[in-house]
Amino acid sequence: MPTAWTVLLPLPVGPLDWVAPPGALEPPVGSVAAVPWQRGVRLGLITHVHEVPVDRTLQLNEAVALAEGIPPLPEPTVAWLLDEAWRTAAPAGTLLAALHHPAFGADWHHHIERLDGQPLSATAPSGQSQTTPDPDDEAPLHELREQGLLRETFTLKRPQTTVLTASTDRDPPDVRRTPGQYQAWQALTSAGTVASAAELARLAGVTAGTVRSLIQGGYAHYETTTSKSVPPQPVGPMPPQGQAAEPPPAWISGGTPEQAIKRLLPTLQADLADGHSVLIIAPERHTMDAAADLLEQHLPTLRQMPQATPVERIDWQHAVATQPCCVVTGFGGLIAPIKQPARLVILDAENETHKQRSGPRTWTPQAARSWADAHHVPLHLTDVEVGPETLALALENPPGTTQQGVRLTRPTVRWVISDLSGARAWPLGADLVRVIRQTVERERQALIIAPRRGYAAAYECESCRTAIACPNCDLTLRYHARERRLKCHQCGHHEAPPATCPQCGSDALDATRAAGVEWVARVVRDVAPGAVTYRYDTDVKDDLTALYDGHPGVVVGTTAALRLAPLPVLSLIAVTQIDGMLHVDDFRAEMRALRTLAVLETLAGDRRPLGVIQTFTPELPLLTALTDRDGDAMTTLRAAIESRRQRFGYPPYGILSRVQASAKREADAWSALTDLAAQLKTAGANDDEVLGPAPMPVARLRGRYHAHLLIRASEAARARELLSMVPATAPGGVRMRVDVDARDIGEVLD
DNA sequence: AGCACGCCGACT
DNA sequence: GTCGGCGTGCTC
Repeated sequence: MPTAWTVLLPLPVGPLDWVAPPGALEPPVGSVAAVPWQRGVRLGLITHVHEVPVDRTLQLNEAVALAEGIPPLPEPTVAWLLDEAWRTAAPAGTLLAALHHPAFGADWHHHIERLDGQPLSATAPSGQSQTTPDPDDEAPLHELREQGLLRETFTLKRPQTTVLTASTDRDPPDVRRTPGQYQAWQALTSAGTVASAAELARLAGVTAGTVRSLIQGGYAHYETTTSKSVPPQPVGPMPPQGQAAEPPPAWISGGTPEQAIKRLLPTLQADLADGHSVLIIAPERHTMDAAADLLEQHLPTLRQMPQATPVERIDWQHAVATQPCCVVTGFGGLIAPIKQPARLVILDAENETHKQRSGPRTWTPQAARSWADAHHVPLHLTDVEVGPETLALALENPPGTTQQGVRLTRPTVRWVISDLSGARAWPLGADLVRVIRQTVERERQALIIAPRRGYAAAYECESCRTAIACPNCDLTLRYHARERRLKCHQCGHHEAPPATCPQCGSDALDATRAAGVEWVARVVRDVAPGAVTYRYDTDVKDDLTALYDGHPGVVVGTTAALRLAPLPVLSLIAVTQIDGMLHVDDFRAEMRALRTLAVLETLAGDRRPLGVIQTFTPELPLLTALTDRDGDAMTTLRAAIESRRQRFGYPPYGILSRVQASAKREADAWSALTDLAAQLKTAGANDDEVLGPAPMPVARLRGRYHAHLLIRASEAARARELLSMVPATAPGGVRMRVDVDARDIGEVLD
């Protein structure tokens, strides 16, 4: 029977079949193949090689060729990819595209040859899209391909370098008549090659014109060479063999990523000594670098350079495919062709960057769980504050492969809760002002977290209280003082602050409430005139070198400042208003706030800073628990969070997925969800499983109305079953979006 | 994702 | 009367 290749393209489609090209060797699953697609050719991943009956081949096209020079993905990795796509109710190609395999981003030489000996219009170029772009050439090519008259190959296009070199078939230039040219020629002959004419002129100490004459005279010429494949070498010493390690912890809570890696180091050393590799995934670049910098001191390590070109990333793949090492990467590392993985480590597991914002919207720790299962290796999760879901993932390891987990101890912060209700000063209350002044007087550092960017959350009329709203979204425009602009933080709309109120015509407009970074920074300068203040948020990132050199100063920022490296003499950390973090209608709000505070604590390194939290609602359980240092209020709080999740079937006790509808007309979005809810219930879903439709926190965004439906399932298969009933679109131009691992209930998808 | 097909509004 | 908007459906 003929052979078929099942190929997955990096497009929102599932795996599809093509007949193997005649005479092709049987490729391993996980190879990259070129297949005809929409009158062109595209590259995809071979997920399956199987026999097909002859009558089936009549319906199928022939695959074009294997793409050469790409290390095939291990079979468990391909199995994981398909399984994970199934779990997220997304076409497998969507997940493949989100993982950014370098083969799909690289340029290829697409060589075409006619089998009947007739001439062909040379080599059809193949650009980034993998579809041959010239439409005049393409129609006949496509027909020839269908007739089986072509032999095609795909080889990687490597960057070419042009060098200047001496022509060996010539005598040297006349030293008497053209001494400059002779001098340049000598320099070139002894150097072998130089990068450019200008380089040679500099090297030989002659003018550019002299070198030009040398080239025109035929004494030197340019040579174009294709750069060779140079896989990077792992950095770091190889551990001695025979290292025995006790079972490592499945989760590590309470420290920085580096501290977690130090805890795992004996295990990793034993893994590599046994000839295995370890995959380590970090959510952000600086975490990746910090982890790799540490690992390199102890073990052979290869890190994925985020700015690497596709060809460099393919060379990197060759390196990780052939030698045992610690592989430090991002999300895309889940399809790195790793040699014999021993375990998978997710750093900073609770970091929100682990949630993919596009494509199948995977949550990396969850995807990592199924990756570890597919590869039969344990999964390790680390974070400064491991939460219930992360913990549950860690505890699913096969018995005996890991210990439960460890909590690292760190210097405790004495949090002071400062009640702002009834306070006269704002946005900084008397308590915070006092400690800021003390910090400045003692020449220490302070970090103050404001709840938002800009100067204020609203710019409003003082007589009729109307705030200027975004024309595209149901949001007030934020006032940015530095730029003197009103900005929408969702759609990017911005405008000049109006002189008069559009509602009542009054000219008394101002930013009077809901302070942001700029406002807080201004007040800090007012109350502590001697302080050197810095701003750190998405809009402005001041140079903090002086602070890292140990000089005093006050940093005012948003949560963007949580990404900073620890500050050397940080003695005050403060949150100007925590209420926004806690009053969010989200069952994860408390754990998220606890983590934010824990990250703040780590910014002081080994120091034990003073912590101040301002609030209008000091009676909130989380705040009272923070100050109850000797009692067990925090334990009680965590137990309450846990039991509430259990009672409502929220993660990790169930799966909470989100279906979002968006449309130009609000009623269309809602009726799509009402129809879906009815359809789900007809199909047997009960009231516990279908929650909603419900309004989104912000109904209108970028001119479209949004609403959502939550689907609560007890297990992955049930979630998948219900989500498979969600259509991609609904009447009225409604776009439907599914988020299986919804992490933020209020988040707007696309 | 791309591409074709198909159905309704403003124009050379 | 056509050009072109985008909503809908398909790709082995």
